[in-house]
Amino acid sequence: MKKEKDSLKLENQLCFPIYLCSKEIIRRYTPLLEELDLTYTQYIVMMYFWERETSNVKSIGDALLLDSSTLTPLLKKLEKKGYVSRVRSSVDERNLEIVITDKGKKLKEKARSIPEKMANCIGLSEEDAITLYSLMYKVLMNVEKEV
Amino acid sequence: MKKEKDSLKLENQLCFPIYLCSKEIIRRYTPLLEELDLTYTQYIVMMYFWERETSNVKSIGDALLLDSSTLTPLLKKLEKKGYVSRVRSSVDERNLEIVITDKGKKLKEKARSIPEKMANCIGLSEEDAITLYSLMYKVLMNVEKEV
DNA sequence: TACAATTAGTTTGTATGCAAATTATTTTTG
DNA sequence: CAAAAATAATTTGCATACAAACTAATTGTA
Repeated sequence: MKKEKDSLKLENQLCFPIYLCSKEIIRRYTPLLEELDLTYTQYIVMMYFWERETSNVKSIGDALLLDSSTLTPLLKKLEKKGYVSRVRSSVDERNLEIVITDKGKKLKEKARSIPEKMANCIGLSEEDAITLYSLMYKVLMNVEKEV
Repeated sequence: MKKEKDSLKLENQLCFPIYLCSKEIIRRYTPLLEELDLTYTQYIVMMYFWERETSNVKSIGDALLLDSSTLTPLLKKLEKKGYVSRVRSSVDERNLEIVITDKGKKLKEKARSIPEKMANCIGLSEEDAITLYSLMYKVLMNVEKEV
């Protein structure tokens, strides 16, 4: 009478529901972000710039764990929308200086209502949310280790 | 002296670390899955088929929360690798019968070591893992609600 | 039973995502 | 100081993801 559980069963996976949550949450973000003419990834880049005026591709990638090859076209799109400007740095020509525009800064006001709406959508108690937050960063810390 | 925290700050986001975890975990899966000639999404589709012989595009999509337009090309790739077969159902010609092949079944043995390796990578205690698992499904339940 | 509505898959278009190769610039070093 | 190494960004190639439009088959119904 073996009761050994199958570690390859979908319902025994931990990563699978994390993957699902990420996807489904982003799916719920999408209609809210449409009003700002942003995708989810563009949104977190803008959040990054709502906290600092200027940056470059490398720094953004380090902060958001995005590859430069993802960021290059994304930043071009944000530039086309008028939310950031992209200028080659004169100090070090390898760097691209990305600067948030006034239009980009103003966008923050339009985003004000989003966090609460998403919190409702996710529907966790304050306590659960704190636990989850802490576990996520614990996992991140471990996963990023020993690469 | 306001101390109101900015709900649009990146560090106050709950979805952002979930998004990061999902991405980074999949990144750590990638080299392990390379030996099976699978991507992460292909891997969960194969896990699905390690639990049942036959299915169709719609059912897979419902179980894995994947759009049929994602699955169509993915299943063609799995067919090309010889892991599944795709045959139009004779009972209802709208359905595509996807059946796992012997080669696909055998693949499970090669996958045996993956869950433990990933568990080490994620590095949570048994207790934390259970908590996280439960929170993920709680979120999923809520996010899928009232769509 | 015609025909409208529904259902299952596919195709198309847009946007990530990342690895690997490439280009340009700067820094390090023999 | 010239060649090598390192760094930053871009380009290319491949694989998701999903919405919307489309095709084909089946079901519901007036």
